[in-house]
Amino acid sequence: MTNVMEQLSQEQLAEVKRQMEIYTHGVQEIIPSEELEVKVAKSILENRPLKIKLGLDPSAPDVHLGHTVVLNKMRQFQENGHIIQLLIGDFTGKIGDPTGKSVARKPLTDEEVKHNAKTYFEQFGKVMDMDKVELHYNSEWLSKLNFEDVIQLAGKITVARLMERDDFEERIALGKPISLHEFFYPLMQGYDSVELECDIELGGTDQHFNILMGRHFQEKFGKEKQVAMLMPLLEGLDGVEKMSKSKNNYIGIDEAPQEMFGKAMSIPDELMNKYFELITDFTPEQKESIKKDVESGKLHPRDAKMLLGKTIVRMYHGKEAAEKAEQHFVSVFREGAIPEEIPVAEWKGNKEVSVVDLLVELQMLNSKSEARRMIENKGVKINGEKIEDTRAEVSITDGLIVQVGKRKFKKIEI
RNA sequence: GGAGGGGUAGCGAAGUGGCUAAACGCGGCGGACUGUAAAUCCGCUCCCUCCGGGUUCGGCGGUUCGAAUCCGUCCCCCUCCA
Repeated sequence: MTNVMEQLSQEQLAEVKRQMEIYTHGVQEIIPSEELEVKVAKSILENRPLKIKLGLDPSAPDVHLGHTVVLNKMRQFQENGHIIQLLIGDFTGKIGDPTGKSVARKPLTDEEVKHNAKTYFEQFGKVMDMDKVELHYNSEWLSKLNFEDVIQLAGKITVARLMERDDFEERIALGKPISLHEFFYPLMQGYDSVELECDIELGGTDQHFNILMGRHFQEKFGKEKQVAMLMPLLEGLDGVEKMSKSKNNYIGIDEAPQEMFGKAMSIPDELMNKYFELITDFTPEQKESIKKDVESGKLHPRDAKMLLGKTIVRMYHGKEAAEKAEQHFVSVFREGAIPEEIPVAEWKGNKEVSVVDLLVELQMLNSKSEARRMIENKGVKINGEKIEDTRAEVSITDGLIVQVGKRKFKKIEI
């Protein structure tokens, strides 16, 4: 690559610079950092869009704000005319979990894979233009490899190299098991890049090793090497672990406005800046000024967080829903009011029931013991009145409002 | 092929004959307070119940007045050596 940059006109150079500024913003790591610019420059010079790969797990789609960190970056490329390659790892999904934790992952049926892919599509549509996206399934090529092919593929990488992966290294040190098939996971992901001939692969920093495998194998197969772009991982609501569905610390991209807002309010204060930084659509300047105002005491942390919640809801549900969600939050949680919209439950049982039975019957709690406990903990209200006695009875009337804790409400309809 | 370690509540982890429905930590839930579903503090966290019961410690069987704890057997997981 004898200096590509030299072949560019002034305007083209400016364009490279403009794109680079966008792409590099908010990225944790670009490997190797200087190659990205070359790729961008080439694409401009040759008027050829770059191919940007994003690998997806075909199991339960759980698109949440953590994913949007990467998705937003993808969109930026898309907006500049580059091609997004979404890769559904349907074949990989059948092989097993790379974390070594779950033993045998149930193979997904073709229908499940299709359905999940569709869900991804719908949800990603909130962030990017799905009409311009290329969709691939890695079973297209991986299922065609025979054993000989696989062995040859394995011959292109050393064990020492594989052992470099943090996860493997750690498990060896702890005397924990590593199944042989887990070694093939990075091989497969790397081979995907060979097939896709992608220029860039995006992912979270946890994908560091796997994405670099793509570079490795592309080179071995005589292809141009991809650039790895690693995005920071977003901690979940607990503020500690990476946001994920299994940890139940996530805000889903298609959750209800009220739910989104409330969850946003529950993140630790310390995490606010990171959320603003990674998942809102504010400009860098706006982000900076919010941060400063909170630090200087000009902006109350609570209000900053409210703004965050509102922004998140606005991005996925629109302005109106954002306003409503905020109002709901203020009235219900700050002022302790009963919300305007309450799920309605039809009641066809006895008119005179014990509160305990009522709670279980309405499926607000799972067992009678739990219901009793809840009453003892003073967490149950009926029509706003606290229930004190575990043996209390109520007469059911139309419109009766049952409340468990601060957040669970049900309105009875006869 | 050989030697050894282990399977306890959502998770992690104590407990090696009765005082153990089972310490402790995490998570979850409730309450108080507040600046919010932040932080902090307190309480709850197998099921049924008015007292009081009923089922739990990988599965099954046994010993015992009494077992998570002892015995037999089966299943599963892991480590090391070869």
